[in-house]
Order: sequence, then C-alpha cells, then structure tokens
Amino acid sequence: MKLDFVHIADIGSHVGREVTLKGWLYHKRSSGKIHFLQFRDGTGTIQGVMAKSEVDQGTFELGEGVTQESSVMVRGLVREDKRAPSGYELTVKSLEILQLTQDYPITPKEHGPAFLMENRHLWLRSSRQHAALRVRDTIEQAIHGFFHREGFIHTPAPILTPTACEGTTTLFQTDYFGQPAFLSQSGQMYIEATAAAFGKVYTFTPAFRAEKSKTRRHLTELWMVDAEASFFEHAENMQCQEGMVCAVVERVLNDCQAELKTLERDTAPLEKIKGPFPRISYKEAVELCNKAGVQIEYGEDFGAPHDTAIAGSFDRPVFVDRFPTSIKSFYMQPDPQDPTVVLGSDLYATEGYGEIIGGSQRIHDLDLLLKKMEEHKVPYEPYKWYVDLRRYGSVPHSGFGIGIERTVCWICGLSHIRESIPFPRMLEKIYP
RNA sequence: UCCAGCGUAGCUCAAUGGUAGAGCUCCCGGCUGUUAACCGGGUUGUUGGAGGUUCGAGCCCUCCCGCUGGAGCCA
Repeated sequence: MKLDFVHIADIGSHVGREVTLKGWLYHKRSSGKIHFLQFRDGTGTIQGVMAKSEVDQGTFELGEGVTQESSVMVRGLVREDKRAPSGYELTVKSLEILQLTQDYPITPKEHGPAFLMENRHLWLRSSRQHAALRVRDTIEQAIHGFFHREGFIHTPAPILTPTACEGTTTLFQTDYFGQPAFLSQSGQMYIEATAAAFGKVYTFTPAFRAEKSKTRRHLTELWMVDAEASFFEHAENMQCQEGMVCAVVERVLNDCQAELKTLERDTAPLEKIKGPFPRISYKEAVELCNKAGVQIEYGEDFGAPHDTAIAGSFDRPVFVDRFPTSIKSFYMQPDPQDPTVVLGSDLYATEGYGEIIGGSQRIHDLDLLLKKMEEHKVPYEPYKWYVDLRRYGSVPHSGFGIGIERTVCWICGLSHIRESIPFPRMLEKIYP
C-alpha cells in the first residue's frame, strides 16, 4: 500500500529525505529558541527538533503552543543522530495541528493504579503499556504459528454454552431466548469433539470466570488457548506444551528486544527457557514444599506459597503431574500404574509467575467416564454429546489450556495482570 | 465471601487533637541539545459521605461508600 506519509518504524530507510509523519505529540521540551518535540505514531517514537532560526515565526509559535497528545502532521528531514535513543531525529520543517489537546490527564509524572485504570483508554498510549501489548500480539502470533507448523487446525469453541464445563466454578449467566445460557469458562470439551473430527485442533477464545477473585493474577474475562490432539497421550501432551512455550519465548526474544527494554525486563531468565523442562510428580512436589519449609499434606491442592516454592527450585518452567484424583476434574485419565492419581499436569512458569498451563490425558473409556461422572454428580443429559465422543470411535486423546494474560505477565515481567490486556475485566470493574 | 491497608488540590503525597501544605500539571516570563529538562513568578480545597466525642476533628469513635492488596478458587 502506497501512503503519502511514513511510519516511524520505517524511518531508518528515509535518512536524508524530507518526510511527512502523522501521529501525536508524545512529549515536549523547550529551550527558548529551540523546541524538542517527541512524536509517536503507534509504530514508534522520534524526536523532532525545531530551531527558531530554521523555521518561520508562525511555525515556531505552533511548536511552542502544541500540547501533549495533540494530533499532528509533521514534515521534516530525517537525520541519523547519536544523541537520539532510536538513532534517528527529525529536523522539523512544518507542523500542522489536527486537534489541539487540552489538559491531557496522564502527565509524565507519577500516577496511582486507580487513576490510571479509570483512564485505561488513554493509558494504552503510554510507552510501557504500548510495549506490553505489542509483546502480547507477538505471543499470540507465535502461538498461532506454532500450532499451524505442527498441523493443528483452529476450530473455535463457542462462548455461549448451555451448561457449565466443570460444574463447580461460578459462571456468568445470561438469557438465551428465554433459556439460561452461560459464558464459557473453557473451550476444552468442545474441542475434544473437533479433535475427533480433525485430529489436532486448538481454539483461541475468551473465557469467563465469575469467581470473586481479587488479586493481581485474576481477570473475569481472559483469553485462553485450548489445544487437543487425538492419539496424544500424557507424555506427548507435555512435549507439545514444552515446544509451544519454547517457540513463544524464542519468538519474543527475537522480535521484541525494544519492547522488553522499555519494560525493563531482564532477558537472562528468558534466554534459559529451553527444553527439556523438568517433570516432577505431585508427590515429589509435596516433598519439595515440605523440605523448603512450606507445609502441605499429601492430598491437598497447592496454594500460592507452594507454587512459589516449586517454581523457585528451577530455572526453567516445571511440569507437576500425577495429581491425586480427588483434587482434579472428572474427565482426567487415571494413571494405569496408580489409579489414585491422574495423568494431568500443571506447568509453572519461572520467577514466581505461577501456573500458566493445565493439561491432561482425557478418559476415553465409555464406562469409566460414566462412572466418574456419577461420582462427581455430573448430570448425563447436558453432557450426552460429550459421552458420545466415547461411544463412536473413541481414542486416547490429550490436551491443555494456556492462559494468555498470565503468559504475557511472565514474559514481560509484569507485576499485575491488568497490564496484560487492553481492557481488563476485574472483580466488579467494567469501566472503561 | 473473609482479612488487611488506604481515601487531603487535576495528579503524587505531607500536616503532635490547635491558622490545610509541598512537588508536579496548568498559566506568565527566561534559556539553541533537552531526555520525567531546568530557573523565576502565579492559579488550585465541601480533607469520600453521614453521625458522634471535644472548647476545638483531616487526625479519635460508629456506620456507609469507594479504592488497593492478599486468602480461598483458579489460568
């Protein structure tokens, strides 16, 4: 596409030429007879220098009056300059103000999280937020790329569903032509069906959790990638997860150095993310916790301090598998060696970022699934279609789900999940 | 749902129970290499709300509202 203006990201290929930029005034410093005008256009930022001796009086006054976040069109000469962080500067020849902004709320000074969240629609323009969401985009692209290279087909799961996936978790309810419907909390069961149709599949869909969780790790609306593969057993499932995580980290390190620098992310821990990841059993994890001084009984589920103790013992993500049947979902395949545990795994990220993936081999035996449903008091009628998958050409199959926002937090080194998505939906918060 | 902390200027925060302040934003002036620029001057208040104790409450007490973090649950 041929445009009559250039993007800042491409500025390096226009050195020595006069170009037009369209964007916003990010920041300004002035020194009497010279203005330093920081422009941004979404692709990057560049400093424009406007000297009084080099422009006419009207232009210089425009430079003096232009305010933070005014939309502008600027024409100038591109130069290389060692003093500029990006290596390039613009000698401004003319400036047109498309709209003069008055009293932009987010100043270059400090602000609290409540104020910034009230102004999330504007906060997105700030460099840190901009960088994190660009990394998010790269992560999403890397995931799509990985699955397609591995022969997975994207089969979206529905968001409006007639029943709860796992029954226990709180769901958002809505009205569907007079019938109750629920916003999906996972696409997993639906892609077990598409996996039987296409072999290897994934879905990249929002998931909704109405739990009253109020921490820096929780959203009520989050994005999940669920993958499912026919004929994959527990070991292949973990291998696939490991491959995906490595591909994502590698891609971000390759494409997002500037963003990681803006985020002040230490990339050394990320450079170490290479397979194979350690694999320990739930039993070993319990022993590890108790040895580390974080008490836990065999049979209890891990809490936040246990996550930290487990993940803190490794410099790569770690799989914990073979959880007691009692603390996991009804559809997980029991371990043939020890039916009191299931062939399910959680993957913990490094540096205390917690669980990012949960996966398991699913029960493929019809009678066993029916028995487990009865034990867990899962009603048959709404799940008849799910049981059918075990009735018509059932095969061993496995899958997993990865939380996008937690992955973004981990890779970007963010301290709060609200910065990992443009418009976070948190407990009782839905503005803007 | 439970626990903890916090609500003072547009923003970030001060203020022994005794006259409500600073920095920044913004406005005016100065400065030709600034990087959250700097220097000088100026504008800015129903101290979240209601009630109470007190000669006197931003500060103490009660209730309510809002915000932030954590627990549980999870990704």
